[in-house]
Amino acid sequence: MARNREFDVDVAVAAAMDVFRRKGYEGTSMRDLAEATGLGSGSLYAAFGSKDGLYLAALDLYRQRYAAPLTDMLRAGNDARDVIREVFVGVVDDIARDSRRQACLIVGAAMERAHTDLRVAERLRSTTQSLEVALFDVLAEGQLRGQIPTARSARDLANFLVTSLQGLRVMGAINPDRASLMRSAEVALTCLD
Amino acid sequence: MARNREFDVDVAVAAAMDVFRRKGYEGTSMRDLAEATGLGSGSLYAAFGSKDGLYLAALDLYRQRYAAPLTDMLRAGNDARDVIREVFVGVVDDIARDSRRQACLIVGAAMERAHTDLRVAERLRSTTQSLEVALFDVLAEGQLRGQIPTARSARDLANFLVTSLQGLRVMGAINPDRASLMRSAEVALTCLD
DNA sequence: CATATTCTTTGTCGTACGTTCCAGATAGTC
DNA sequence: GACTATCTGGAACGTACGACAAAGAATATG
Repeated sequence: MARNREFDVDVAVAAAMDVFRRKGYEGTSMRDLAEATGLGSGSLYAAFGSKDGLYLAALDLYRQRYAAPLTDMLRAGNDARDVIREVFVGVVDDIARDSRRQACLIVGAAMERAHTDLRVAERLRSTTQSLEVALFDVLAEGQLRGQIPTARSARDLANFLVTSLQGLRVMGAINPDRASLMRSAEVALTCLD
Repeated sequence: MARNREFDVDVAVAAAMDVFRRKGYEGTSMRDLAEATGLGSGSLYAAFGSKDGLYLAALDLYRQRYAAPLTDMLRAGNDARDVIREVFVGVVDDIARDSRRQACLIVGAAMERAHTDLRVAERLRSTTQSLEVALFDVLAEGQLRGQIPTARSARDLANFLVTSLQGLRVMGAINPDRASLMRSAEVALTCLD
């Protein structure tokens, strides 16, 4: 015996996510979010509790939409070197496509929110950890198959590759030149040779 | 025939820099800056014009204090591989020491301000470029001397190393574990073998 | 020592912030 | 179809924002 929510929560979070990516947490006002979602502030607070809550929802959506697919790609791939290159090219393309206006919410959160909001820090660790584990699995199997050199442990390689991906996002924000990013990625990938 | 400024501008900028590193641009208020510097807001506006101006001054101080020494180290070094490792270890130590509270202003600016303030973007490009050029010079000479393999160009290697350093700063914000960062750095450095 | 000039401080400007509350609209239940 | 629980949009809350103006304090010059 009640009225149902009229708006689609996921659509609203997606709109909020775009704003947060563009303006950061502190740079985004609730009015920005109300305008972007087309909702009144009352509805936003009813659904998400606070600006923090909405940011967290946006971060979760970002992880689901942009981070999880990377680990999925890795798990679905066959050849280790091929699938890892695929991931790197995908990230570089993503950066070169929209970069500058739509930053990576993971890196943004790491810089702006990780040391303030414990739940944000937790999620960032979880996301990078998942990616690292997926890389580790691919690398370890590649090493077993003799496709990846065993001079360096799969753990260290996976850790390094995650770091490289984060570095690419930062460089993309400073100088979003696809060719330059791609060259950087290629050198990173030579650690698999 | 006039009164002299009582406070030391550099000291004030240094205090402001610390606040910006901790709270970011949007997260820092003029009141925060007044409190940190011990000055009235009037003095701050007289000396720096605006919050933007003070941020820019803080960024310049950061570049001078933390980025320039890296290029100086590179230029002063003898063996290419040694001095580059020295730079990486220095950065990792810096991250591990205070990280989480005092973020890298370069990466922070890249995420928060580069696409908003043109002068910030310019300075970030200039800084990364300087570091890259210094690395290039060291690498090119190392290649001439036969200390660095020539399979990949000095340009690509330098570009990659800068990207790796940025990646380390992001990873440090997410998980400031020195050992993990160091392992990542070690893998990055194997591109010089 | 007087004067002119600049610095510092303080208070205040209008605006925008995150959040809350309320009146009206809406839909599920009887 | 009336009732009622929930949602909606927007007005309004007190606070804090960036910026500025003006008055008092201080010093280099003559």
